[in-house]
Amino acid sequence: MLSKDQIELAIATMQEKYPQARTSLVADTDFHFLLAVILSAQATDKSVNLVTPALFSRFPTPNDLAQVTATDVKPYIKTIGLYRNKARYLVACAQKLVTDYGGVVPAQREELVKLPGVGRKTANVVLSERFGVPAFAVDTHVSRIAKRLQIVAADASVTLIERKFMDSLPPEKWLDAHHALIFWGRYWCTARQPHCATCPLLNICAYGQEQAK
DNA sequence: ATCCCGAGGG
DNA sequence: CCCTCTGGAT
Repeated sequence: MLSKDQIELAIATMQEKYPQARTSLVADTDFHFLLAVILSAQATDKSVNLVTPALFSRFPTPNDLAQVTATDVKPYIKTIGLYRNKARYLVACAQKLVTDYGGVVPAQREELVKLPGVGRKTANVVLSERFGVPAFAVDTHVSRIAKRLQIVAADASVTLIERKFMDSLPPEKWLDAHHALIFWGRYWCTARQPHCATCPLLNICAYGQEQAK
């Protein structure tokens, strides 16, 4: 297991390589950002950004989206994986925003996760990106890296990974660290064929040392 | 634990 | 061809 100092150092190394790391999702309002994050589940942000301009233009507000059915939304997101489920989530989410929240995206996790299609990861992204609320979103990249670096055990839960990073870093660094991990996972410590041979973290990474054999 | 699910990369 | 992508609901 890595020590707290080693975790901090690992994050700093990632930030050094990807200083520009930040969210790539394009959205002007809280509502549209929420939709984009829901759509980004098991999909690349690039594929999400490809469909959102037309989607957002057609449905500017929760009210606009609450009045249609999933069938009406499908054509807009057909090129994204899991589009049937996501079409349902988007409409149901907009309807709940209208009926329960006055059309305003709530800024509390316990409320966000009540929205259809919004789980802990999506809620944490919205909180940290849009509302400035300290939160640590754990996705497939963060999870993979945490396990490869043995920041947590291989069978660790998402919430344990989340707590481990939160305990290792001050709240004001959580969002930047999250972004650094995402970019690290996306471009360097990739799921397949990661760049272990030339990795600056090789000296503290059991996984990388195993790969080098 | 299982299903959903198109596009892009290797 | 196979794997992966800023997961969530059942």
